[in-house]
Amino acid sequence: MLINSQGKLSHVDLKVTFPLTTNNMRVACSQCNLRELCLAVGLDDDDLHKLDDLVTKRKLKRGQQLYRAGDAFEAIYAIRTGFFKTDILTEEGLEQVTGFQMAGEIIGMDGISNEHHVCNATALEDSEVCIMPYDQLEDLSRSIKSLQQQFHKIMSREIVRDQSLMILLGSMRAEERIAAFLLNLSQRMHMRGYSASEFHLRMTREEIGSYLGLKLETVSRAFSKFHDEGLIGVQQKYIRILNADGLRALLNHTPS
Amino acid sequence: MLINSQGKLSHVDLKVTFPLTTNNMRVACSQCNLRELCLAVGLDDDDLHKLDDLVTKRKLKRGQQLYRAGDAFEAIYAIRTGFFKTDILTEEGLEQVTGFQMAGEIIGMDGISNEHHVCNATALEDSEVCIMPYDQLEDLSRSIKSLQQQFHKIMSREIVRDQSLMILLGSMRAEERIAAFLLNLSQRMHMRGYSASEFHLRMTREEIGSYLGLKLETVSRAFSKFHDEGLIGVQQKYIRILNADGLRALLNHTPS
DNA sequence: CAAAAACGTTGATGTTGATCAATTCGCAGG
DNA sequence: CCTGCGAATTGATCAACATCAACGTTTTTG
Repeated sequence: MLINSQGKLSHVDLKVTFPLTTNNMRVACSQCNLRELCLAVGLDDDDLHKLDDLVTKRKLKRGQQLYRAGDAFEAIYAIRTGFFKTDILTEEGLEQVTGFQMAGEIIGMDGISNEHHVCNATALEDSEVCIMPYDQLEDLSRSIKSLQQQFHKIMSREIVRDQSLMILLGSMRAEERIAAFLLNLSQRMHMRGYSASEFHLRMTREEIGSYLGLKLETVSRAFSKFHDEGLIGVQQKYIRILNADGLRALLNHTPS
Repeated sequence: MLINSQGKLSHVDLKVTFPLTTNNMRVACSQCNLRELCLAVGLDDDDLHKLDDLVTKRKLKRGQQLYRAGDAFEAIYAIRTGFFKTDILTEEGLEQVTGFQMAGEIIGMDGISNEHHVCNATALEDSEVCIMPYDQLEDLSRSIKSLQQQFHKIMSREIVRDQSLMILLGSMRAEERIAAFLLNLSQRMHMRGYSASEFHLRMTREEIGSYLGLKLETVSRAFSKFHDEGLIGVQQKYIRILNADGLRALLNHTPS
């Protein structure tokens, strides 16, 4: 029951140790310390247990896809551990990354409108997700007002997030985009109890570039420049933020 | 009751005549011939009347704002007639247009996540909207499953729309963006029973540029070029699509 | 462990679209 | 009707980023 039909539950050591009580295969929203980020915000114990009943989970190894563009839409997913990217294949066959998602974030809502997913979701490290079958979630959210409200907020947050990215893509220059990207990652790491000032990038320069509308060389050059200016430390995928205010200053500074 | 407190209901002749039974101030979803685009999709008569009960309407003259960034979020809006833009003021004080909306489209959902709007919505011509108070809509959608489903689909559609724009901004070149923009407008006009091949732009070159991440001069040059190539006719804001396939060819052609 | 593949950095050059600037067009108000 | 102002067009120049290319480093795989 707990194992999704697509899930090959190979037992892997998760590379990222996450402060989560992983009591062996069984996951309850009521026990999850991500619940303040997730759909469970504001539910009382009774309602939490109803939510528990419809959630199962699935592990993915690095590189595995959670869903693909064109797949029938069946569920939305809450990331428990790990790191994902979502991307779309454009007409011309180029992939464009539309987002990077981490623990506590919900993905898959793009599929609601057509009953099919429009993007791919790929694990960038060994990961684990909660599967929330959509029709059951809809039913439950008709009977639990605070679940309904939280679900709507999460969808709206996705709309607002996408709009921020539109602004970034439409009006920022390369270095501003990259500074914004690093600060955003830093802040999201911090919210999850990790260091805001040092972390490992899970994605390649090319994926960052695709996300930010830049070429990988431009990303690499910006990293090197920030490094030379003492704003960040860069060793491959290991990043240290040395001067967050300096990065922020790049954003406000309107040189055009 | 029908008149929103902010609405100064000056009686204006709507410039756009729309095939709608405007029986004087009172609007029923059950009578509206936009209902197939709107929230009312799939509701039976009984449910339609419940929706009618919570909807009021408001007229706006060209240039008036429906809501502003920072306003408390109270309702979402269905456009009955007219044309809107939504935009955000960036940190540096530049406006960036995030969308153009026409009859049958729903706006304001950005406000759900924080209980405040994050963008401005401005009428680009004399317009009329249906006001749907959000808390009442939430309540009603808990009791009407098909209303709930339709609402979720509309939010999801907004997410998908934003992602298409991200792809446009992240991976297309100037002329591709403008071709895509014209084809998109054309198709939406067509869906609403207008000509797909000729229409008036309601926005300036600068607003188009802002939306597409380009400068107004670039927009103007692309229009002129398309004109010279016989793809479109341009006389100020009056546009004719002369060779839609030619425009589409610009999109698939991957010169990079 | 060795070889290959993927990833990343850096330099030289080219193209796209931004910027600066001049002019025209169209419309609203005195 | 003229005036003034916002909008649009067009040209000349420039800067930012892409492209092409070479090389170094890390990771994967047989």
